[in-house]
Amino acid sequence: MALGKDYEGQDCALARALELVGERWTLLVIRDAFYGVCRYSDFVAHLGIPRAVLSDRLQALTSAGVLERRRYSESPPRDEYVLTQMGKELWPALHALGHWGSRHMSPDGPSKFYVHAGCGTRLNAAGLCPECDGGPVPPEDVEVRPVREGRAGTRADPVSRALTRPHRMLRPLTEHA
Amino acid sequence: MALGKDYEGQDCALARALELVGERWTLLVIRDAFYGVCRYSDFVAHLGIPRAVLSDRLQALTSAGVLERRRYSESPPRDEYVLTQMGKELWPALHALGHWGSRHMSPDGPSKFYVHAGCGTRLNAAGLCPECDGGPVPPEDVEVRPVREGRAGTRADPVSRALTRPHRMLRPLTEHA
DNA sequence: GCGCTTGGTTCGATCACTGAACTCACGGGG
DNA sequence: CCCCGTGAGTTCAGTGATCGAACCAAGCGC
Repeated sequence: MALGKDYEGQDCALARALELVGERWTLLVIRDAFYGVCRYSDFVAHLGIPRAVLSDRLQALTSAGVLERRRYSESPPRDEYVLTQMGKELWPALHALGHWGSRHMSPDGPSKFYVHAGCGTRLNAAGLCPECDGGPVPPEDVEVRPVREGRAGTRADPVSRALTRPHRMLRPLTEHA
Repeated sequence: MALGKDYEGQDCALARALELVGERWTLLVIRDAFYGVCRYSDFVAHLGIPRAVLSDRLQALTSAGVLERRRYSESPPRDEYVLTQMGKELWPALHALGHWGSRHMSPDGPSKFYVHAGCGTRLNAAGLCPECDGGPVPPEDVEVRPVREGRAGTRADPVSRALTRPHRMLRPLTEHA
């Protein structure tokens, strides 16, 4: 989103946040990271994002401290991108936006929903578990479930296929070969 | 953000939401609408947004049902833009993103904060009032307060000046002449 | 050596954003 | 009536971001 000048003069925390995560694709990259996507090729295949843009976003998010680049294989040298604590704290914002989108922008209803892994209860609008004391549910304890399990959509990439069954968030979706 | 194709193939509520509110400036326009900005010239002065972009965003948000265009004067013909119910439901997402920005992207701390107008308690991270039964606080019941009351920043437009004192959200900030 | 996979970079074409100027419809003062 | 000011836009040339496809390189497996 940064187009030359970035919202300069806006003395506002929202503007600061948008300078980093408000660019095209950035929030979808972060959402995929919550789903457990951590490899370059999986981002490309699942998002259909241009590779140059993905490189740019991963770099920006890494140097801002939202993602961390971690080497998981020396030979061949392979890195993965995982959310930092700062990145994980974006979960409430992501969930709120997604909830709004499913209420107002999804004519066929959502394709996935979120449950508290501890008790199996669906999260409410605020991202809280209505069963367990109503406290906030950290993303580690959230499970993503497809509305129609096993029914693949039109997409056939590894990430989309893995998401046709329930998956604990932040756990890697694809095994490192 | 819509650049030709809009995240096509992403069977995801978040992608749907971002196709509308993910474009540059859009969320800041909506934030200003929560603050009570409703006139074209006030948006321009407060955001520093190019007029062509503002026209485009107001049109898109209006036809999507997030804003409503309402005539408040017949002669001269003057319209104002106000949030619809659908628009007001973006408040949790906006608050969550702003909260994240103030925690991680604002070295000097936030310049404004939000309190529950009913009891004067500062809202917590989830946008709930910790005093009043912990339930969600609708934006109508939220007051924006500057951290240092009366201290204007570097900006001198009517909206910035009005926001140097506490203001109930969604109430018009400037009087129609 | 040869192909395959992963993780990128490069590049021309296209699209979006910017800033400044211009338009248009009123309303008021002289 | 003429001129100026205001609010709400539109137009337009210049610049920056994004797109998609091609290209590159390192390290296997055979």
